[in-house]
Amino acid sequence: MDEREYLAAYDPRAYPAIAVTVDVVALTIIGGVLHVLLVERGEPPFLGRWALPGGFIRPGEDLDEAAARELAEETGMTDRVHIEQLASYGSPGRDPRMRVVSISYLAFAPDLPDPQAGSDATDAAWYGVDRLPKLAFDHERILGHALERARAKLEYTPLATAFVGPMFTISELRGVYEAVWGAPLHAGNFHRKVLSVPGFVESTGETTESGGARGGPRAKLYRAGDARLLHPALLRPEREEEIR
Amino acid sequence: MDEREYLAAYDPRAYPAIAVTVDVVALTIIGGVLHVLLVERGEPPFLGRWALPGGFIRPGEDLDEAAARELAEETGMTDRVHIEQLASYGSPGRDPRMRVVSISYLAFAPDLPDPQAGSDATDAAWYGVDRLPKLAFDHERILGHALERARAKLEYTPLATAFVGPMFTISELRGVYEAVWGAPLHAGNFHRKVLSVPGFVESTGETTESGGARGGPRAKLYRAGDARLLHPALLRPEREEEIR
DNA sequence: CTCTGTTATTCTCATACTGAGACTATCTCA
DNA sequence: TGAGATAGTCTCAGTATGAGAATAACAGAG
Repeated sequence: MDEREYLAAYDPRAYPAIAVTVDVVALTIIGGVLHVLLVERGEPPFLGRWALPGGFIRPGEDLDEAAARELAEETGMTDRVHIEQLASYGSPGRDPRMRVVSISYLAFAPDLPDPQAGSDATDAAWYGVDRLPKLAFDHERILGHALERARAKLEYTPLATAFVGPMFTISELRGVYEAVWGAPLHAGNFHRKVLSVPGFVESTGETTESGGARGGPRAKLYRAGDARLLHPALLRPEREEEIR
Repeated sequence: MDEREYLAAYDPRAYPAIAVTVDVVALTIIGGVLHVLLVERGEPPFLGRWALPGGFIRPGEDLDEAAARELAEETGMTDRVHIEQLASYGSPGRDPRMRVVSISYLAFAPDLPDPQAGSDATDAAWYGVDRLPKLAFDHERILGHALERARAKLEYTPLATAFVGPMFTISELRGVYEAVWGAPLHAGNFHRKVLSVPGFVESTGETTESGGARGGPRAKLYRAGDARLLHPALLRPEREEEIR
């Protein structure tokens, strides 16, 4: 065993090949509902099954670059996309072909360009997170982790502004929180909170052209502020069940 | 390019081999100061330089298992060690030998078994986080991320209890926070807070055998409670600089 | 044994933050 | 023109936090 360790340290190529992939959990909001980008696999394994977009990293390519490339291949989006690393998954057997270590990424997009199927997918679509098909590999687990991370990040970072355009109303911002957290928020308290957190949003002095679709006065327009962290944080409503 | 993608999807072995390693940031508290476990490299590259303990994953071994194994090889610790995945690093060139993707892990240990040098290290030691030597690879960056994660985790999880024994006093717990955060805390307020957060600690009914080394009454002993999250969180003192 | 310095624990008090509810003005749509 | 919805403010009570202080128990020096 020591001999084996010794050899392995010098020449990891003595071990069976390992593939490294990135999988992207791309989130956007459509019609007030959180949606995730999925692709339909065009080849085995899991042919025809929906999966997170992703693929092998290329030589000379950083992990973040690979994730951005994979996302761009399916959506064409490169600008205005926030992307960050999530976690890695490497259980033996998670891919039946060979040992695959996958690094998951979380991406947030403000608008919703119609997705395009990439080279190894037959279709691509946005799915509401409450109406998901069965996913390939361990992608359901990855997606679950990604959603929890996204929900937590909204609490203490201004990430929600990445889901809306460069100018937005407080209500639009509240819509983001409600979509990601899946629960309605108190409009008045949310308004007070957003304006009281230093650097979260800053006023543009402008207002919307007209009132909301279903009535109401014109709303003031804001842009993202310069805060990197929200302090004090904007916490989710009580979630007793997750504490114990 | 499309042809290349196609081939790559079918046979990633067509690409140059990639090695996958785990690197462990093991933290403990010695004399009230946060320490990290480092090993002195016994082989190139970076021969003689200090580095985070780590190594290549083995066939059939899950990532978490690999991290636990690497930690155990250097410390002999297996019980009472909290270990969790942190982030992955895969920049081309971060290891001069070949393409290496490294998955970092964070580990917390309550006591401090004297470290043992593993097979590919000539020495191993606990270093105070304020007195670090120059590290190999991009391990300084990894360590920086790990420390920030550890500091953040203390805020909203009962992780601090992983640094102390099965029974502990509130002051010992405060010592953990002060060591990790690197700042003194208000004893009275800390005490009130710890007892008011549901499920953080629970009373054992016992007290210490004697007072503290420098005087003071016997302290009540507590054990970790059943909370997985601290609510409301125990926040760090203001850190204005990190917000913007 | 007594005195001094430390520490554990509890309190007070002022301030900040939060949830719930209400009120007013403005706008869309029927 | 009226009904319904929304933006933006306010009030009020309850909770949480920071700072400081008070009390009591204990170790160690003399």
